[in-house]
Amino acid sequence: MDKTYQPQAIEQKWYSYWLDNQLFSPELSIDKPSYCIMLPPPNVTGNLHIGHAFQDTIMDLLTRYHKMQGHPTLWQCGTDHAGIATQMVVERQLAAQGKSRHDIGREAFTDAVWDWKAQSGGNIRQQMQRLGASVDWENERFTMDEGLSKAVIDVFVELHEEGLIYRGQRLVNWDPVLHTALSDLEVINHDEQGNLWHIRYPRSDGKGHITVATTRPETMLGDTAVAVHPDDERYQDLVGVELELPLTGRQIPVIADEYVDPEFGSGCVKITPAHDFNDWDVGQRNSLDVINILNPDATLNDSVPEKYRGLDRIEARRLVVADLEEAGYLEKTDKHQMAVPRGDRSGAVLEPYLTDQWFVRIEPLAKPAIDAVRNGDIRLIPENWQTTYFNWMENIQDWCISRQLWWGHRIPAWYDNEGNIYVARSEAEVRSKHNLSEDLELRQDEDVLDTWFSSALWPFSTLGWPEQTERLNTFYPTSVLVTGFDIIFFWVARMIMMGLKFTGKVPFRDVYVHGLIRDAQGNKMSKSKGNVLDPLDVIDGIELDALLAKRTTGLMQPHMQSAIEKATKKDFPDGIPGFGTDALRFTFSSLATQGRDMSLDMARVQGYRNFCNKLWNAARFALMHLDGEIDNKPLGGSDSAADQINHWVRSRLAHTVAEVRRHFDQYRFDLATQALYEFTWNEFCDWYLELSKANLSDSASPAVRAATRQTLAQVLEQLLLLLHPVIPFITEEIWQKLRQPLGLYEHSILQRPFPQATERDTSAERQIDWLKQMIQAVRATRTELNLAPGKPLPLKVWSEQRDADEQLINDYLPWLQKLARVESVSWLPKPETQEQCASARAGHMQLFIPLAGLIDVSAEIDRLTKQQQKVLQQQAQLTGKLSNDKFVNNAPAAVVQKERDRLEDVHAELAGIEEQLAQLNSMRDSD
RNA sequence: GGGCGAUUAGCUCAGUUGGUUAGAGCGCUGUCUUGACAUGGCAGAGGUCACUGGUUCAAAUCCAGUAUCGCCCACCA
Repeated sequence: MDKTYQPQAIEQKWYSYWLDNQLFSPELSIDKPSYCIMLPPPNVTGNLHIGHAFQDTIMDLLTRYHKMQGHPTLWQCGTDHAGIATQMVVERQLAAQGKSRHDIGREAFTDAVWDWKAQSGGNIRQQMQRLGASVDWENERFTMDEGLSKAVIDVFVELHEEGLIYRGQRLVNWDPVLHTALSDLEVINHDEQGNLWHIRYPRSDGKGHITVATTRPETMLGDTAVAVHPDDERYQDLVGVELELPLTGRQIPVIADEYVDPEFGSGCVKITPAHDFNDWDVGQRNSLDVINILNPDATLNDSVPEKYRGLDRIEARRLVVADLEEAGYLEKTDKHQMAVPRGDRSGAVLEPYLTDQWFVRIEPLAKPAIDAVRNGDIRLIPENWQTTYFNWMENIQDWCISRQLWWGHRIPAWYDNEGNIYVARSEAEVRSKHNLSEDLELRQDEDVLDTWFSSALWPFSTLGWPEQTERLNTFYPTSVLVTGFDIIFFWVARMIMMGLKFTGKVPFRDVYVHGLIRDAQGNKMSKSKGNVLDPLDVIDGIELDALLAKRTTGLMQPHMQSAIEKATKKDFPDGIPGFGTDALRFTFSSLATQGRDMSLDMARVQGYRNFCNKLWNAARFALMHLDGEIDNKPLGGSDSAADQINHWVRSRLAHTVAEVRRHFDQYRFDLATQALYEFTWNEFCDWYLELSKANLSDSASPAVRAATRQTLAQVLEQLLLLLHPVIPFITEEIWQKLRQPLGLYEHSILQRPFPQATERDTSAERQIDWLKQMIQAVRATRTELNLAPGKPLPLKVWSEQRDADEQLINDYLPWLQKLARVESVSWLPKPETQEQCASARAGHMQLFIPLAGLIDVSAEIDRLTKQQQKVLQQQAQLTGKLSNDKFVNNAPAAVVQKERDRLEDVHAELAGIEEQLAQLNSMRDSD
């Protein structure tokens, strides 16, 4: 083995090894509860970003953990056709050739998208493989696959038959750039600075005017009323009066409607039913005319006076305002901050727009979905997401599912020339179902379905539904969904609704909701900020120049370039070294706390790379001593000190196993990795390997050597198994080298059973704790007094529990000599102060280190005085507590006893310090 | 306007139903190249747990309020 851990040298080969041995294919035949995770399907043409890498790490960890427990385990992967996003990418490519999708037509365009998918669709797959993702590639799915498309059509038709899908003319959020409707969720509201224009509408009877205010004055061209509150005394006699709508010559009525807030503005509201959601409702209630003034690209149409026709609404706005002002209708203009709705993909300002669309009647589906979470069939982790979930589900609006795009599942609806609508699985089915003659002309709906419609079926459509396949029966309902909070409504809620509706079961038991990965300073990563980190760059490393180029090419705001370069040079003056997949995965796992965003700091990744190196070298040490086969028979227990050391490490391992399992089961990956880190480094490496060196040497007895080699090999293997879900590559690499000494028959660590917690050995733990305390006390004193680390020290000891301590000292003397450089131990009959000694406390013992000629009396006095202050403080605290009757009477007996014991120790320690100080002081005075 | 979350060491974060002296990593200080590992060992320093009040024998932890920051939802034209 190399002296240092080199991730590049080991990672790639094991992934192909796992694939070659089909270790990721689920074994359906095992008769045990199944475990299944659905990969949230990434955009087929996309790339893996750091958020995916995090998510994939968590899913892979869970998958390996459960696979090692012998359950039939499936991590189902696949990609999403991502309607709008993908269509935009291909349209941009066409635009670069000076063409639009309309130039080449629908069929050629979708062909072009399929081509693009074929070209780029493997990106994600390759990147996931670099991460070590143990997904079942043989059953990869795509939302536009034949099977999944069939599921989509079936669901659409069934929902339509039940009246849960309907077509209707409604106001929708219209994207004038993409020329499509969007669902409410795809609207991003941003506060932007705008104006509030106050406009006078004259009364037709010439008796003055009333004033309305608007942030979108061009919509006045579509006004069909002005509303006041029915109880507003100021306007009682105004209701029913006709107004003259400026610039148009139209007459519109004043109506009364509860919607108006009399407190706001003038208390009069212009009503434009075709271009405002609230006004639409008012219009419906009052049977108002609906005048649509916009074309699909948000230019004004022929319903407006000629001079405004064909203008974009923003230009029209300027002209309308100018005209109003010129004609004296504009009362005033105020600055006004308002929420502007924009499309989440195009960024275009959206317009409420009247169109025919398909909707899902959502309330009947939402009810069971709410119940499933309320009654615990589905757990949200962390739990507080429930509030958000309920809040949204209880106020849910019908879902607009039609999109005026070309890329997606085409809506299975056909129209005849009479305007009749037929819904069925195919045109043929339409004809037979409705007895339509062959020569009746039918044309299919041009629209496609919202991408999220097919995503909602993902948990069962990927498993073969509507067929009752073995995979479906084995793995549905799935076990856990790992997802970001940003798609709880887009995706999670809809999967629950659809899953319950079509399978009668929840789609998953647990939903693990994680936060966002941010940069080291806690900023959101984004291309425009130039702080994006590519997971592969963290794994493989990247030169500064390459990183700079990556971050500054194709910027939407080129002026940011120099700032981005500066920040990048500051954060990564030498680029990124390349820490390997395992280090990155360990980092992700350690960051996975409950439900908050995480900052990814390279220093942390480096720290875990160092951890891997530590493990690597521990293994190197172990393997040096593990030539040949290990005796795997259980060895008879022995109380010898050498054996206690072995018992101790097994006991600590048992504790770690229990912790890791508990934390994995509770999705506390941060705590699990912490427990692993601590055991590996602070117990196994720092203590066990050091303590066992003597037992492995030639001078140790054959029995001790055998027991120690066995323990070393077995504990290391168990540790590797525990670590494997987090850091699969290095653990496989090392494990393969342990196969022979341990005589294991499995081909891969992934086939080994995940460790089970065994019983602790409290007696061994107590003894080794004692030993550690003793060694640490000597070492600390040595450092504080500036004594050479290698200088052997004779030790004088007094103890309150001499019998026990003397026994232990005798037993562990060889280790005290080696690890604390204790030369010899002699016992003091009384706790008397020793001349020319430094003293220290360990357990019940008072240690004296003779320093003839070496002692710096003042330094030792300073040290002891400092120590004394600390202990005095503790004493005061404890005494106060224990003299408080309320504490003694009310606190549990165990707590009180604990405090009493501590006080006793403190007293003893204090006495020792005081005597020693007195001695030292007299020495100094006599100097 | 409603909801959620955060505030703990220089930095990034743990702290489970209240109960030893509030922990970790990184960084920092001192020291050591000892045959697993300098991507390391050993030993340290460093905290008014945002603030105010309350409950309790006991509060980082529970309750109320305040402040700052962040996110989500709904928005009055």
